[in-house]
Amino acid sequence: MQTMTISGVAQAAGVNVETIRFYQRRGLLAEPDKPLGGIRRYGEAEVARVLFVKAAQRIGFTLDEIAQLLQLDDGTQCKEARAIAENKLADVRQRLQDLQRIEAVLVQLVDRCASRRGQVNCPLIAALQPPVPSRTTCHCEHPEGNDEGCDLLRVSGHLKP
Amino acid sequence: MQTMTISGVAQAAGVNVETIRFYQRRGLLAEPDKPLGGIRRYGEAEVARVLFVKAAQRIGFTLDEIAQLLQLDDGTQCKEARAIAENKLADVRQRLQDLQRIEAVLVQLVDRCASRRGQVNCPLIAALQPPVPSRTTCHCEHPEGNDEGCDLLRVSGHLKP
DNA sequence: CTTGACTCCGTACTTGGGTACGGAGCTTAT
DNA sequence: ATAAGCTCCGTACCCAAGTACGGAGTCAAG
Repeated sequence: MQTMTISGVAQAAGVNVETIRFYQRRGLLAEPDKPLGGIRRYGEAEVARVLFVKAAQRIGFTLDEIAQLLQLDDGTQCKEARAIAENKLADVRQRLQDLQRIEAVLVQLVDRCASRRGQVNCPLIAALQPPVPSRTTCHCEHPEGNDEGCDLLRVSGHLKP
Repeated sequence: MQTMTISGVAQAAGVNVETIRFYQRRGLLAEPDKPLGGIRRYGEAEVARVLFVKAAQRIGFTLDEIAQLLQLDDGTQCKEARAIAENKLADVRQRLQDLQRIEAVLVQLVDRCASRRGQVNCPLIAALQPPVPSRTTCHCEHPEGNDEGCDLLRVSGHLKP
């Protein structure tokens, strides 16, 4: 079961050997105990764990947060686990919302950019204007007259402290 | 129109003065030219721009990427702009997918964690097992018999080079 | 016309997330 | 039994994104 060496894990997970060791220091990955004075062996579980870390990272979790997530596994009580998970969930949903708004704006941008003619500016320009005091600044002209666009700037202000 | 000093902008945008100056150095924010030997003045546009940067950052864009986004505004040709936007859009959609998967898993986790009885493990444990060779490892037992869960690890492997 | 608060600007430090390096110890192939 | 090519471990270095610092200039109030 525990057949790989550290470089096997690294390769399988697409990361540097040093990264594995770094994660071990950070407590994200256990060091399998080594046959006294010998060389540690690893299994698929380690690979999966590294992949998990990288995936979570790409989404914007920090290593500390990921460590928390991973502790849901490592012996934390279920109640506690649930609390952490609920926090993360709120977090994730916040990010989702923001991302969706960005997505919408980008879609508009691409669309409009493709089909516009004789218009003053790219929609993003408008999106970058000041938060519209009496709408003098938004140059987005929606063909269908709808007016909910230009909200790239309206992503939630919830900055982490 | 350009009424604030730098600290006004900082305060309005909820960041440090130094951050403003840092952004100026990085080209994310123009320095308004100063009345020879005097003090620069700023308007709402700058505040908006900073807020935009912070928002984009929270979502996982780097400052370099944000600079690109902002160049959609600053005189880049529309074609080019569109290309950038399309890239970002793909990017954003990737992130969205991953996030949605995470969300689903967390929801399950919270749900299950609340309602389970006599079960072996928290669902996350299962999610952390090796990529399921002949499903010996997934202990998620879905009451309704559906079996799509446990995919926290299946977030797309697309690691940025 | 000086004092206090602020700006400007350069340089240095910090933190997070790694990478690289180097000496010593295994292991395996020859 | 020795050389190649690992591992192990510590320490040092790197980059991104700030934050802090300090001297000099500016400006408004008293």
